[in-house]
Amino acid sequence: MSPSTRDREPWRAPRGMRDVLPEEAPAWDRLEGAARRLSRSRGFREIRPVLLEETELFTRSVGEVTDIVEKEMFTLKKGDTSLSLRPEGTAGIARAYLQAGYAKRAPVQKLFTVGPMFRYERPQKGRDRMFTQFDVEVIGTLDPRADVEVVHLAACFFEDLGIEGLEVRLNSMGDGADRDAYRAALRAFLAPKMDRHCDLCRSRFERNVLRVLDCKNPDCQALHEGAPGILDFLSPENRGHFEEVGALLESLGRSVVVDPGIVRGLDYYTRTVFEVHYPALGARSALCGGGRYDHLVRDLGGPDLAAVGFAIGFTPTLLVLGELGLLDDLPESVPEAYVVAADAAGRREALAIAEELRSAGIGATFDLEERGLKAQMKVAGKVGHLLAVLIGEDELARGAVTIKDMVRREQREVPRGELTRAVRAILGSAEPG
RNA sequence: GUGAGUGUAGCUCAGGUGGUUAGAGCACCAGAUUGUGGAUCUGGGGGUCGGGGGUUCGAGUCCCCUCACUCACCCCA
Repeated sequence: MSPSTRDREPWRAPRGMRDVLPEEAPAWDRLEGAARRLSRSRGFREIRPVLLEETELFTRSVGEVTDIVEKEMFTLKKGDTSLSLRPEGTAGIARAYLQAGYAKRAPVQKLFTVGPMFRYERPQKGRDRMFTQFDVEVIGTLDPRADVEVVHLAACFFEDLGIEGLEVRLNSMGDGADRDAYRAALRAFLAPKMDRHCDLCRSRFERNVLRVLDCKNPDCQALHEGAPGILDFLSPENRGHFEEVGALLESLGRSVVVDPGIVRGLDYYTRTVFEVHYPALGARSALCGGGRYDHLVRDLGGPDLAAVGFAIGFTPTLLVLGELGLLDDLPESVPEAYVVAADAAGRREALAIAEELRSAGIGATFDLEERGLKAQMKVAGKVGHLLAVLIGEDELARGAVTIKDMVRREQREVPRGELTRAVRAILGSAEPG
């Protein structure tokens, strides 16, 4: 027998997952609104891929030896099928793109999506197991202007939210031969001195050589002196592409910092990689990461189409906005009118009055607890309704309603037939334009 | 996965060396003002002191276990 409900501890959301409560919804609205508005105004189309994919889609695209695939996916098994909640957005979008046939009928697509991703990992500051991302992808072109569209959009998103002093860091990982050549060169450079590096470096040396250079340990840093730089290995073509992206961004007034240290962790990245930082945050200042994945579509069984994109996590973004005080004064949306019932007779009529206002396109609600007149007025004022419509025996007897302007604290009685007109008059004067 | 910290009312927190019915502020409800809001005053409701076990005459307080949260590492989509 399972324990009764009384015996267990209160239900709570699964570890690392949090509810967005009504009080927090305005902030989320703001982020989602900015993401959609800025994307659409640039010709990006919204796509909403399924949240579950066949597990193998992620192992193929992200790389089988990464932690992501090895232990950080929420996987559901049922019969012969193994499905996983998406740990990132790109693979699903590329899959949907192929499935929809865009590769043949309209290969160049500018796409975006906003939605939840899932990662089974130890929760930490700014890192939840269910988190929301704003994902942007341009699939089907290697045009440097596509890179610029993507990078610039990421930066504009943060600026639209009011974050200033951003730093766009740019790098190229090359592609194919030059990428391989660089890895080999770096490996050759580091190999003789690996015994003097820290454990972390040795681990990275095996896993992902490029990340060895990320080590913060001063001793290791010293050993990195003279290490080969990726930019010196780029083919003329890739070098030209990288420089063109930078030049075009500068031409838009978007200054960039070339940072050879930027190494995205996933296997599928090629050529352009970038991060948008808010340096004031210090060690963990990256708000956005992205880059090219020019062979992902091919690896998923489609044609060899180039693509570039980014992901912005809402959690770190909200953290920054909160610290900057940019989330204060974000009011919840409330209906304009609050219908206040003075007595039992008024309570019956409140419903009809609210509905009449709603029919006229005016938001209206009322108390559901048979609370006193004073308590209802208090709610109306506190919640932020612009006006109260008071109804009770007196008004009913006279075929009238009392309308109170909550902002000006003035009220007057009008014939019931004048209700919407009088309400509109108050709303019109309260919100000029 | 590793390490550390914290768990007392819806929220933020008090509760020296264990000692009777566990407190405050905010929030909430009601009244003062028998039909009217953000102030004030008065009163009120609300707590498995994370959970379990142990020590003790007695545990919010000490010990063990466990769970949750937080922070860092790892990893980074």
